[in-house]
Amino acid sequence: MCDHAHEIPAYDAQAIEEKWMKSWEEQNLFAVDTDSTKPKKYVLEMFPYPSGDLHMGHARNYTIGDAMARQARMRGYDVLHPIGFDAFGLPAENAAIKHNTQAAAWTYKNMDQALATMKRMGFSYDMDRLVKTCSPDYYRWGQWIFEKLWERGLVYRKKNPVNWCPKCETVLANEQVTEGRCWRCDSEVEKRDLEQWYIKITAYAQELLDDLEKLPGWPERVKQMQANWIGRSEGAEVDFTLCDVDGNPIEGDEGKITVFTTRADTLFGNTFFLLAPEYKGLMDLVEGTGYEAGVREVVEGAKHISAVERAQGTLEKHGAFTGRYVINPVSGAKVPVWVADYVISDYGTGAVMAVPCGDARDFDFARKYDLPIVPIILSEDDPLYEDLKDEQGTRVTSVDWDEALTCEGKLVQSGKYTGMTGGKHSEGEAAIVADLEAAGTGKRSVQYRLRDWLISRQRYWGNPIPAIHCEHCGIVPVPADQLPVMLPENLDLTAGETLAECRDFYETTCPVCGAPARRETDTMDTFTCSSWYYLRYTDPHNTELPFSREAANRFMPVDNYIGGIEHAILHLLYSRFFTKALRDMGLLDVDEPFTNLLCQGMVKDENGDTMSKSRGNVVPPSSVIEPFGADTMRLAILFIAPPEKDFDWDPKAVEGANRFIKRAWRIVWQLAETAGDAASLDKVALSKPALELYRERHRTLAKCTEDFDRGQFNTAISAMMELVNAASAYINVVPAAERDAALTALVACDIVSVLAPICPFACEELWHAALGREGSVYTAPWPEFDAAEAAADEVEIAVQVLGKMRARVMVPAGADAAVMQAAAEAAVAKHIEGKTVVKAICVPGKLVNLVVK
RNA sequence: GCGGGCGUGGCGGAAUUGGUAGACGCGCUGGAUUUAGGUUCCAGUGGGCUUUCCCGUGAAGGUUCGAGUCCUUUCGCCCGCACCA
Repeated sequence: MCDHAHEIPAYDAQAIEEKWMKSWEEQNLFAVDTDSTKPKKYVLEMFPYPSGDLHMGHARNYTIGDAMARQARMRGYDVLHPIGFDAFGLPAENAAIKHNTQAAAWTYKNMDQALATMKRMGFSYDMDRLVKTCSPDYYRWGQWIFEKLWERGLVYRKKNPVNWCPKCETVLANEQVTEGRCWRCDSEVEKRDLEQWYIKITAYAQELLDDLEKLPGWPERVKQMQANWIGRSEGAEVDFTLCDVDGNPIEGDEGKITVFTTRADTLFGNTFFLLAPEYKGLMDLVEGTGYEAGVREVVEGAKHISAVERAQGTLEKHGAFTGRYVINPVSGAKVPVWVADYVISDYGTGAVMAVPCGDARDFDFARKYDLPIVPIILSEDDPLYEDLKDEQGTRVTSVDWDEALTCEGKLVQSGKYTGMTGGKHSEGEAAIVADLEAAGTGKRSVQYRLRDWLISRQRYWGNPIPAIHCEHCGIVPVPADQLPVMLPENLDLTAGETLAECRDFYETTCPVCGAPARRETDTMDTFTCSSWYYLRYTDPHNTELPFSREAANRFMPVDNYIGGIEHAILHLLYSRFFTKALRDMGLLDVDEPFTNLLCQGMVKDENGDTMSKSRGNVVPPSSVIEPFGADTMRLAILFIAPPEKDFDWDPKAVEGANRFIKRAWRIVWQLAETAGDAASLDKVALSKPALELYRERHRTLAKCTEDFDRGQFNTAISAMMELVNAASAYINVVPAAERDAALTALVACDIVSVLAPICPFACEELWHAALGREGSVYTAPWPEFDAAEAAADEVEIAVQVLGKMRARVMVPAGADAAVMQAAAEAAVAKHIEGKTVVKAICVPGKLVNLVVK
């Protein structure tokens, strides 16, 4: 038992945390120093939606960011670490109706509650930069940016089949539909043909894809997900010529139907031609013919396929012959035109050349409707190959296969291309595309799966789209000097009132001609608000612009961005697009907003289940803060697992964290008792145990610092524990009177400093009370260390014989290979007895491996 | 189907470039302090005939003086996208 325990003040987390919470706020300690000449570091956590109080996921997210921010401050950076709220959104409307209040009131109340919890957790935010997206100061600039995009042709309106969520009563963007269901409420989405507002994100598809390579600090899987979502395909557009009802080709543009294909090499295998049910002009082809009824049936049937069924991928294919034919521009074949419900209308051209021999879907369709299957790519060991390799054999137009052949091989039955290799980017493909281009019937083309971003929402609690519908002038933007279009905060949602029914809102005059006009009553997708908030933080009070170029350039890009994987596509893709678009408007000079991305894992309950209100298994942060304090909460969260991994909540781990803080607290106080002037440390005069502690201090500090840089808090904390253990061992073996005053001062300061980013309250208290320092520990520098100082005079090396561990032996530090080998051979004498050492591999300071015969 | 990731003690997890597997913590066992519980401190804790011997990183091969780490095959689990021509 330690000899001075009675003198050490108890660790009273609640009192300490209350005290420093107030003090930091009064000092405004975490404000950015705008005059600083220090290098900047921008640490950002994804801002929350204020749906109530913070949960464990938030606590984890912000603790990670806060530890990074506090440590960066101590390492000498000018740190921008702001917070705000993604405050618009549908849950506020639903809650307002449920609680008979207003969306604004509910939102503001929740934000206040969340802010109180953030303060209680000790997060070091620059509160002067607080951003709330529902504030007119903020959304004004969202409208301004919208109009700038509009000016540049990046905003447009289009009537199109769109995703409609019947529960949320609004349309959704493609990114907001998962397996046919609404991302927010999980309802099955419906297709509706509506005129809506779009942002032309596809204009940036290629750059969004290419620049993923500029993001080595992003998780590979997130980049992969974005690349898949953008979905670039290289291929060719090929023009087919439609025949009239009598089978005569229709010359000119009238008769041209273009398809996109990645497999131009398979054009000779094309035995039928498909149009999507939504293909424009489809019904004109069959109107008044005997095929009209059959086609109409497929078109109507397709409307009833839900996106959920589609997502299952097991749908039976339906189709109908249109009675028409097209001429294949390469083979010259006349092939029948069908409508098929597996053709997607908004990818490529909505028309497809079917190649049943090599495409599983076309194969299924051909089997079902008894259409010919012409083999055109065969491997050379295929029984058919000999017959078909030189165009001499009998033409084969049907096969007995059970499924399409997707193997590599050579082209057969392909005219002059026969014998070339087939496949994507193959010899055959290149030759055919070259000939198409020469003939003017085709060209190279690239398609993306990425669709334009549908941003209008038929909802109230959002940023109003700043547009006016005038009978005479069409749709015109609200003049910039009239922004923002203010969102009324007094709608009676309980009575079902919407913006479209709010006369005070929508009645206006046309800014061009002055005639009475109607204001647009759709609001913007909330993801538009979150696509640029990180820029507003750099200049939050600007009344002339969303942010100044100087401020943005000073802090951007965000160095460390921390948030959940659920935004891998949505928010992160939209934000990348906004950054690029704003760059092209000359508003800032970076290409990418977030240099390093950390996707933190989820916090599950003790059984590994997701915490949710409906399950009733939510562990609120208060359940830890109240008994143990915020420092324990923070330490437990960071120590239990690496930040990017999911972890199951474990009350025992919380107790362990609390135990460590108390232990560190006690050790620091004990060290402080004998602490003198750390600067007077004389390494030569240190006793053996003191020297050991001294070395351990350099070793653990090096490890800890490196782990902070890697964002590996769990191992950084392990290193801190080792340092505390080393200090404890020193105290246990050396009586107080004999302890080195400089060393104890140094190590006490070390422990407090390295733990400070993680347990800020306890460390700030120790800094003042135990160490007697003036000023905050966060204005003090990070401890200096030298990994070379950790080296002992002697090191233990491993001795292996033929790769098997046989002994461990001490050798002088820096011993050369000969010395190491001699020591090793002596240590394993009995294992090498009677054998010859033919080779010795010596890894300095680590091991010797003896190869014997 | 396509793409990505992961398999290490009773548990969470270490091992940064191939070089002493299991750091650190939880739990457990024993001891000290204590009236007791709690706290704290000390020691131990991968498995195996308990003895300096063998086996051990999902499984099987391979490369290497040496493999948790690299290669091939395979099994199991997780995530993302999905009728994208």
